[in-house]
Amino acid sequence: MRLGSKFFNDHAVTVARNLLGKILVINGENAIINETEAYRGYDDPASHAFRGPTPRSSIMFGVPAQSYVYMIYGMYFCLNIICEPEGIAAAVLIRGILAKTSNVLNGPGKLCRHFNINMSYHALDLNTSDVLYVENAPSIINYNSSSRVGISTAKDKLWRFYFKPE
DNA sequence: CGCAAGATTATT
DNA sequence: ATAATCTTGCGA
Repeated sequence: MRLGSKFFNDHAVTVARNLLGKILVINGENAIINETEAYRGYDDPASHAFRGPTPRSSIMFGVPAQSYVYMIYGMYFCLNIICEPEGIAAAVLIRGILAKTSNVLNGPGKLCRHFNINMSYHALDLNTSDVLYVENAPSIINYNSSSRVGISTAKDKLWRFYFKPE
């Protein structure tokens, strides 16, 4: 079963946790999501949407279950999924996956390089897109949380979630 | 309009 | 620890 607006119309932190173990499908290739981070709006200084809607961040205020792709450091793309109702800025960054065909892809830049994700994957509707969506799967109970990666503020927020290595 | 900083990664 | 590399968004 495909996960759509109902699944993503929830608190970003909740969605980030729930996404662990779910199946990310890109161009027919399946991968298990094993690392995510939540980003929100005015209460989250590390978020692109912290200072309100801008040309880049406005999609975070849009309807849930859309993809949000952006380029970072001039060389890497990051894949996010919009959460929470329209008007509330929130998204989940897909940081790591277990690709069945290849190996482990830990890190949003590596992930996007593997799937050849570019700006044409931006603002897709996961309810209806054929190239990018998420399939339901059993939720992961054994996870850890920690501070997010690559940010300089809001390090007190433990909004990064990943499989507990055991 | 110019400039510093950035949700990263590979290399030294 | 730092370069690679370019878009974004703030300040002027």
